[in-house]
Amino acid sequence: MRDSTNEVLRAIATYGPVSRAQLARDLGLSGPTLTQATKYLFDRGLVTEVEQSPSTGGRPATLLGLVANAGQVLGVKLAEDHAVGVCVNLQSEILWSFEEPFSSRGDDAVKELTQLLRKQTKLIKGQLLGIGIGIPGVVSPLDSSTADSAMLSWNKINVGKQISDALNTPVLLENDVNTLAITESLYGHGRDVSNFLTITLGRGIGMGLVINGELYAGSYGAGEFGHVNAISGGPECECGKYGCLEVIASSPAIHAAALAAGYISRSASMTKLWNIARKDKKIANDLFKKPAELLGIALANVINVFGPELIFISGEGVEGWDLWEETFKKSLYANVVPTMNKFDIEVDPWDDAKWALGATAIVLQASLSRSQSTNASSTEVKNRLRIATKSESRVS
Amino acid sequence: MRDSTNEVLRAIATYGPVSRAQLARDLGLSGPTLTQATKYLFDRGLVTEVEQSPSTGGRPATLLGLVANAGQVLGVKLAEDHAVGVCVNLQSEILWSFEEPFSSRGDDAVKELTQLLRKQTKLIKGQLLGIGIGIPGVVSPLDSSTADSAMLSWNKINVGKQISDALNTPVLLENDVNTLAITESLYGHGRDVSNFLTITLGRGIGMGLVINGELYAGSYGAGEFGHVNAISGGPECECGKYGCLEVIASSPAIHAAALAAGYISRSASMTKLWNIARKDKKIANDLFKKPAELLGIALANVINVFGPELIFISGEGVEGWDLWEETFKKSLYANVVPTMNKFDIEVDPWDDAKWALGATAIVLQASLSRSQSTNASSTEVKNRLRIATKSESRVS
DNA sequence: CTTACTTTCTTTACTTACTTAAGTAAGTAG
DNA sequence: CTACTTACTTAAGTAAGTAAAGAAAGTAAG
Repeated sequence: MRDSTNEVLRAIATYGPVSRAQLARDLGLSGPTLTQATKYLFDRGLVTEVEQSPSTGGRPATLLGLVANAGQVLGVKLAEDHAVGVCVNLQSEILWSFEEPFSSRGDDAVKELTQLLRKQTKLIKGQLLGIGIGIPGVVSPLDSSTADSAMLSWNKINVGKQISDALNTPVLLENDVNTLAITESLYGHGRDVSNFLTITLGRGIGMGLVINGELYAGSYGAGEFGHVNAISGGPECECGKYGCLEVIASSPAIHAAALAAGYISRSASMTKLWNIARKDKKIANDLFKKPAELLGIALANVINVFGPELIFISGEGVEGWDLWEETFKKSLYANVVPTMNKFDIEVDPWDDAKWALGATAIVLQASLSRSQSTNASSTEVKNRLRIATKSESRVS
Repeated sequence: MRDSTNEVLRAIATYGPVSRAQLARDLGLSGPTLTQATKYLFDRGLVTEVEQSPSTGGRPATLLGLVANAGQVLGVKLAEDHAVGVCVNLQSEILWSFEEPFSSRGDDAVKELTQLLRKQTKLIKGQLLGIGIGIPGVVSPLDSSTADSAMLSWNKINVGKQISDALNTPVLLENDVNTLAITESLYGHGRDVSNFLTITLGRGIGMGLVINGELYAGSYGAGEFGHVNAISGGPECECGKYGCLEVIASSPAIHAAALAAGYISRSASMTKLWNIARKDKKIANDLFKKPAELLGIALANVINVFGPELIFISGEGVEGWDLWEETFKKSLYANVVPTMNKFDIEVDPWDDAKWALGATAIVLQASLSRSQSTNASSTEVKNRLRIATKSESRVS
């Protein structure tokens, strides 16, 4: 197979039905190369001729599209007490979704998770390309198999390899905010943007960076936006430092502030909190002005250094975004240097299943990525995609 | 020529005399490829066999080195009232240096600069690969020819093309802090590091980012570290915003604070200020504690997001670094998330000629870089290096 | 001082992944 | 019906790598 074949597959996957001629122009390849590459993909059953596009004065183009069911991917998003997951096809269409109780703090959490996943894999008809797991914590960049997560009470747990061995399937782990960034760069507006960043609001405050079209992982991790200093000498954070953004602007922090002020009871949900604040301007001001201001400053500082084209804002917390927006934007634009304020902002509504969808994107990314990873699991994903429907092609 | 030839040239240039076998191992290429690549470079007169290394049990290696004088590069660093420059050979050895008065505010500043450079180019024997100009301001990422600089009172001045046309030589412009980052990544400790950042202290506070071994330019610029918000509601900055780091921690800001406190007279130099502060602990505390603290926090925040391996600190202001260090480090490490505090810090002493040397590095970088630039001038630099001694090689 | 071994570099013959050139296929425009 | 576009295919060539084999130049052991 040629180098370009993967690029072609990637382009077809992300840009929907396209003609060979269009791909040749976009990817800077010659016609014959595309004939070859698509023939390969066609033979493997990964690609079909979808339709004819109307002529523009010459021979009409034959549009190529992905064979949606040539492979399936499972994606799971882990939380403290449950796991949400989806099964998608190559076009990232959700075939089904599931939610199961899962106790991350138990001694045999990994076993429990393995059982849970085994049940799902049995439902899959056809080729399972791999399982992606989104984790609210840090995944070791060395083996992308072990994870640390305060939220799950995990300390160097080797989830990836254990599950992979038990189920005989590639398993890819990634920080859940990063999975979101990958989703945007594959299927969202981040497709045509080389440098952008994603922030998530919720229990924590996270950031995923995409640089030159690829997820940036840093040398010792990256995107610890929640632990950027927001008020010097501020209150202590879970991480051991003081005055972190998360201590002021995360959902729990705002909840605690509302409780202290007597606006809500201890058991009140964030949704309830938002609704109370929406009805009373003073309460809204009291609870959201400072966080929004500090978030704006902190993000502006990252923009000043990083110069992105696009900012995605997401996470469970964006459901209450209307309470942030005005103050946030004022504070943001007041603190970005004038030459750099050309970026766009996009606020994504968010639900649990979408987090899981993000987890599938890691696997799809691995199979479509141009860079050959050092990681064994992601190489295996690639191989599975290539030989996915080999048996069928033997006929031709 | 093969793709690898440039990589080989780059490796020889940065890692000094090396054997073919060593290069093959380091670059992941086969022996034959190296024989081919070096033959090409040898024929063009760019590379020579420097010496034999002692045997390690087998055939001793023939070490290859750059032919230092196969090309020369001029580098200039512009300031408000003068220009400092050097001429270097391919090994970045300074052949001579110069300093000339130059008024950046004049109407025909570009003409004056052209004249000044013409004089220098006439002194060059052999092939001039190009001229690098380091500018205290923003260089347009689109054409890398026009520059904005508050310090030089330049507003969209098309310096690059004008000088290039007049002298018939490639001219490359770059922000002066970025030139420093390139120097470190080519010849400094940044050679073996993929992600690092450079900050400079002085009239302004700048930052250059190297990501995956290449200078990161952002989509709309990058590294505006001096205009990161350091105190919300702080004093107004030249840039129009309030509370920028530069307003508190730049040399002029500290000078102004010292003047206001009556420690120095208006005409006192920074060197004098440092000396006064070194003698009196209270004065030192008064002038440097807050800036050092805020610099530490601001840098920590960048580190939290970016996760670099290495930090370079440089600029005119580092001569007084002893007054910053203690408070700075305390503040820095208190605000970096624990998982990321593995980075090294390196403080570089600095002089005017070194800025100019940085400017030559842009040109050398362009000729050695793996990525083919969209920029006409840097492509021209590459071509010049390749045909530099073609006439000589015609003999063989 | 021969023989065996190691390491470096070169040569030859191949493979891979593209290209250009020339043609075929299938439409529109006059 | 003919000329012109645009899309795709086939065939042949080229560039840049590899692997295998061997020559060159040393060390080490008998």
